[in-house]
Amino acid sequence: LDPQLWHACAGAMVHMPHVGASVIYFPQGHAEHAASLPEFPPSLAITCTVLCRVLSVKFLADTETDEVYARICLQPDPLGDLDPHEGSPASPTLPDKSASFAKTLTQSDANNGGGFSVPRYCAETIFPRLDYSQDPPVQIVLAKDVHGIVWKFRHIYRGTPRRHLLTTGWSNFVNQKKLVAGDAIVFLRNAAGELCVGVRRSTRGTTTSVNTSLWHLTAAAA
Amino acid sequence: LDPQLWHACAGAMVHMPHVGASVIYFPQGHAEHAASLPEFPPSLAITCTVLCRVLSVKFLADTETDEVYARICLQPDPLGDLDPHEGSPASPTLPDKSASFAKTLTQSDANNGGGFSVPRYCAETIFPRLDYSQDPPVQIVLAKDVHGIVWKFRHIYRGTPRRHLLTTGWSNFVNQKKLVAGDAIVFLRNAAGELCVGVRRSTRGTTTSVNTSLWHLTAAAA
DNA sequence: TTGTCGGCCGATCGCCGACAA
DNA sequence: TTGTCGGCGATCGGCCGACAA
Repeated sequence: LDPQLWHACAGAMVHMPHVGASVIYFPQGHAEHAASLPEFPPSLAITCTVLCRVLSVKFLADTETDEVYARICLQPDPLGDLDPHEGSPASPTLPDKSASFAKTLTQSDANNGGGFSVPRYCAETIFPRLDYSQDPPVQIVLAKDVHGIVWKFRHIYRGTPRRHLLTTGWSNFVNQKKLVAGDAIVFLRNAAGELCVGVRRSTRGTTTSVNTSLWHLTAAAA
Repeated sequence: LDPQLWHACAGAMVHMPHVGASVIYFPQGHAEHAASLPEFPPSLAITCTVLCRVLSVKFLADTETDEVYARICLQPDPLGDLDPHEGSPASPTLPDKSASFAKTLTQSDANNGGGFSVPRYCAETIFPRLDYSQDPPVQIVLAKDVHGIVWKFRHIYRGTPRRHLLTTGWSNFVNQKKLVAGDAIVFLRNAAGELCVGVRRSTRGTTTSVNTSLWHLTAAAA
């Protein structure tokens, strides 16, 4: 899974620590987000904090819903120096060569049988360049989703006044991804120049189960 | 689940022993049908046979596929007298007051958009009596499936020459049950006079997993 | 008696510009 | 610039009798 696509789907508010960074683990915050209460070892008070080092970060996406999540492996490290420039959420992200655009689906976008109104900025900066000498200008755009599956859309510039639309292929995408008004769609042109597409569902999917392995933690506590 | 509907779905070749009957348990046959090899206790050679008494028989149907199966509880009983009239597969079934009819779906039956050709015998002996004074004779028939869900069909007697057909409602049933040509449908009028409907899938579903509990067996071996 | 086919009619899908926010 | 609407043509679902196996 392309980390840039992952970040675009997760949204600008989400920052991930780098491998090797020192971070603070909050059991209570963890428990509040977990679907089922993690079984903390007795030696670990839920209200305490644990200084840790990041062993690995894996960017993943749910097979069913396309929702993105990360698996972060932590190693308790009481001696770690908490460098605010390294591990804090305010750390600057890597310079991102990719361009992305997110739009919340309107009723008309999600309506079965309708098309998708492409904001001009998205069409002009993310999509492949359209041949405006045609009348009307039209092209097929291909976009890879988080699973690497390629989706095909008819992109047309028409109407009075002129606007960009996705028509053929859009309805199928909405149905397959089970999108509804309020969900967001993300278009991204990655460093390789490929067009990618992701989804960001509205709060409905707040059942984001936080699956948890406390192996390192318990090993350290033993 | 109505035992009569269960038997109609299972087919005439399937006979079940009654509670209290003496039966012979074949571990090898059991193992050959099981999805995962049962963990037999060491004291039980796979090639041996065990004389047992039937403690209980439960008639069940898969929630997803409607495929019927039974859970039979056996108690090892070395002293049991194997009465051939009681426990053998050749034992006469109880006098069955219900009338049932099974038909393998043709291509035309399963074709999306088509109806279902009802064999005359089924329409005249299983379905509610049709009012032939109408032109054409038509009625709504309701049929309960193995889960107790009621399905609604339009039953009409038309065409030249006249034949019985299910039209409206049939397509929905085929799609919901994911039926294809070669699968069979079972109509049954039970002792209470209710019309029931079941399915019997063709060999595709041979993955019928045999879930197994060896509790009684191991308890007896201990 | 009943399986398959083509005809046909109505419902839905989905592309379109008009308009207004 | 873009969200929503009504129009409308193409497609599809599904009911029908004809015909033959």
